[in-house]
Amino acid sequence: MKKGDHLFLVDGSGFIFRAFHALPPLTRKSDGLPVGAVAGFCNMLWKLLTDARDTSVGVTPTHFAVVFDYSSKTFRKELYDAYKANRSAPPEELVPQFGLIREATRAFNLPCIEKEGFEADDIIATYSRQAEAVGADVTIISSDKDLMQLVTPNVHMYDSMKDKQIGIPDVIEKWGVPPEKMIDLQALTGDSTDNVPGIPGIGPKTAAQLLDEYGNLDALLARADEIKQVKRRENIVANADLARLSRTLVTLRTDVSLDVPLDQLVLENQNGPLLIGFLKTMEFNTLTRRVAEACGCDASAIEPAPVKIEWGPAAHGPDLEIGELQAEDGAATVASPVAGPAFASAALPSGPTPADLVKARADAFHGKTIDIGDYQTIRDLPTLEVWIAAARESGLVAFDTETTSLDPMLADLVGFSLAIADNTHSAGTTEIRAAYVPLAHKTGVGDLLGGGHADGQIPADAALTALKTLLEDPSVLKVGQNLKYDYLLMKRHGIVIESFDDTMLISYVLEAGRGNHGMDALSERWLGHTPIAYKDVAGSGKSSVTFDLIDIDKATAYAAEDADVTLRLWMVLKPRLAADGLTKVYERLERPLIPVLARMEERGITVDRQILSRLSGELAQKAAAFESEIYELAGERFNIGSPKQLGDILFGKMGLPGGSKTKTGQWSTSAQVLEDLAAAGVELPRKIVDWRQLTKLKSTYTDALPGYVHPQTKRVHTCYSLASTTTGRLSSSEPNLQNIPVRTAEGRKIRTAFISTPGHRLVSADYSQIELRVLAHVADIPQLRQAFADGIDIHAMTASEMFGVPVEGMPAEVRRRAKAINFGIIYGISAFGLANQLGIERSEAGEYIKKYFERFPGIKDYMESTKAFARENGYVETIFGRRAHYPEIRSSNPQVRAFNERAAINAPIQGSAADIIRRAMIKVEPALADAGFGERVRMLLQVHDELIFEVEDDAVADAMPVIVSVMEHAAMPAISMRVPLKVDARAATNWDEAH
DNA sequence: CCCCAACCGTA
DNA sequence: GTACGGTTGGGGG
Repeated sequence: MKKGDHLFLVDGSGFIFRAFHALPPLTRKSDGLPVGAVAGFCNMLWKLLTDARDTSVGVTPTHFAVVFDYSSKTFRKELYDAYKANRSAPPEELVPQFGLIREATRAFNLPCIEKEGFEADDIIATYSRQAEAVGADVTIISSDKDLMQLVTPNVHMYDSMKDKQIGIPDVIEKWGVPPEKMIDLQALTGDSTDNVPGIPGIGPKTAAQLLDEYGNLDALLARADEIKQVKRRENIVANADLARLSRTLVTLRTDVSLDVPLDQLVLENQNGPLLIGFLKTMEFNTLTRRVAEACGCDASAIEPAPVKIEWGPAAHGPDLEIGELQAEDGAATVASPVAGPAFASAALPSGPTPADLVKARADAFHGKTIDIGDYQTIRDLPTLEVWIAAARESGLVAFDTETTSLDPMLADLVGFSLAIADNTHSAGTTEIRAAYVPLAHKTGVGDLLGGGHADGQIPADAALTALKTLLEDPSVLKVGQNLKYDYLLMKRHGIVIESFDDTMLISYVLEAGRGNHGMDALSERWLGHTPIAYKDVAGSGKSSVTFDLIDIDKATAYAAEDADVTLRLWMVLKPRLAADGLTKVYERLERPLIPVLARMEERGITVDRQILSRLSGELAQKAAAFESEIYELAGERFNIGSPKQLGDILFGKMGLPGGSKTKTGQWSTSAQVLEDLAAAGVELPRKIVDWRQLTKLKSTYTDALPGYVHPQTKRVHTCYSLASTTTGRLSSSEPNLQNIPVRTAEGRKIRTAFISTPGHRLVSADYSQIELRVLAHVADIPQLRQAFADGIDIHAMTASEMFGVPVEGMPAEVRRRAKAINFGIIYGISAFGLANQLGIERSEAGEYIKKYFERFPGIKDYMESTKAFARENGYVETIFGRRAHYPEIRSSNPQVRAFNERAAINAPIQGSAADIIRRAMIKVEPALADAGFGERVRMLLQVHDELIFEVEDDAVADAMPVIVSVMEHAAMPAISMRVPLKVDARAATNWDEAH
């Protein structure tokens, strides 16, 4: 072990105790063996191992050990016979679990440590001090106050149940003394649970105050006669020896002779088959499934490991030395009460690799016929309950809703479908059955009395009550396709889906940039199957009907097939995450965002229709004025909004010099072309540009937005798409609230219509220059890093470096050019593009770029290495490992290739920034809840580098620092950025002023 | 009725 | 030079 390493020490006995008491008792299904504590222990360990690598603890362990008490016979008992004498014997049902928990530890491939005569705490203390001595960091997984004496700047404790780290300040806050005085404090207070006597009448508060005053226990005892309070003085004088004895008892030994040296505690990789074998034996189906998914194993191909259970009073069993477990020859036999060959031996069972599972699943599902005639229609509650029970037993179910609208805020539930895998064959063959549950179908439309409730449907409230038990059961994985839709819809019915996967998001993580991730496309790609087209059941265009008017038999085929296909896609796609090393991206950047975005969409934002209506009127008047002037100048009336007609007027009739052609050969009438003509002194083009701006604002915003106000909530609910960009950004639609005008004064007026509810403010918090900061980080550019560290004007710095102009008194034009170059770099610069942007010659732009690369050679290196990586792999990666694919990067067409190269250069920058704000969004709600804000602060919108919240007036001042802090540290602890992130936040009653 | 091109709003 | 979505006009089926 060396400096920089990180040792995790789990207080195994503490874990057992907490697992046993925190959870309802659980017995093994097949033989009634109590395994509740084993289950709790395994779940806690699994959570710790997966979380520890990222957010919860904030550090990645290099070394790891689970430490147990050996028995109750310790040196302390020798010292003081009454030590822990009042401890009652462990509960009967816990006894057989002690051995199992040690087996569990080994199944997790973790060192399992104990030592005769010592408590776990002494071993932990010894390892801690040894690790500290070589400069390593230590995290002790426990919240036991007995261990707090070990806390130093390098040694932390971590309460995994409360997800809370305990450092020196936390000890002081809790006990009133720093960690090094904890021993004296415990000596004074004693400990009733361990029967440590202490001094009667002295509790933690008094003890802390005394230690503060006298410094330490010895000084206190020596000067006890100075204590003013009579009773207290007498107690202390009379019991000084007891206090000294107590001190010995609570002082942890740091000199335990360790059987397993520190260096052997290296954290090994998870051995999937080993762990799964054990978990299957324990019949922990949910955890088995999770582990199998995480490590890409096919659980059905792994046999339960033989584990001998010993009933009876033996709490510990024969001596077990960890050294034997780690014997290199793998031949060590361990006579543990529960040892089975698969666990006692260092020869680990071999199982299918993630790649094997990927292939097996692809073979099993691609091209397999899907019989849509086999689907069942569930028309009564008992049948539904049977299906739900089967789904819960299986632990895996695909779920899909059918509704009357694509907008989840307006949709009415019409029915839902379920698909279950009957995975009975250990060979891995899987039978899938699916069913549709109609709830609100109506009788035929042709019917004169049409529109009535159709017969043979379960009452919706009864069906939803049954469904709720399934969807909210965390031990059943719900699989959906575009699950955010169903999540939001079910949330509107009071059901909060717990434990879920989304095949659309899995596909997006695997192959962003390679086609879309809709179900039909995925089905074609992975299953070789064309699902029934929606328009084939609902019709299209004017003759289309809503789903409630579709015949139930036809609806069953369509809806059940969707669930069926979704489950098949999950089978095929999910193992690919592990095989491609993308599980973390999916689990940390994608899946958690589903509930976050669903809540944001459900909340919506208030838009003042009066303001918009007034603006519409103003825009109409101004546009009309321009129209008459335009007709006057053109000499005729025409459709100004038609680029074709406008081109004919300008370049045909008026004979103006055409600037450029579009790719279809038409004259371009772009704003750029019109501006150029205006600059040359022609009057008409300027008016066209102004007219276009006004009509754009009117048609896209002031006229359209009121139509999105929800009839019930009176708010506007945008829809965020998680899977529609190549880079990892979100997109927003219906309405798009990510392109509300801001650049012109006229446009900004539209933002004043986005308002907070009375008694609240809108708080806008936006990242400053996040993409340039990401660039400075990934390309590691010293000048950029320095400039950001110093908080100086980044564009002025660039200009100064390039042109040798001092920042003081720099002409605006010089800075403007540098700014354009900085943006150009992010976009994968070309001389052509930069020349266009700045209105300069290509050759001059080329000179700028050359100069820039001379000053910042690291940027050139970054661009070249990114292009090379993309050419080699067909994708690029963000700093968090998200992939963006560019399948055309090797195109023989130079234009196509160059375009893909620029996009590939841009993607890690734009995508890393997108990942950072995603992390902020996932973290900010829990952080605000922890800070006690609850629903007083509600996140409403995301605009790529900006988050908008609605905050109760009284909470604004206190909530803003929390928001800013979460955003600025959002990359941590996964990535420690080489540049600081900066967030600006403002509060106002409308979006314009808050921004 | 559907789709595409052109244009333009945002980061 | 990157990434999106919405509106309009206009052509083709």
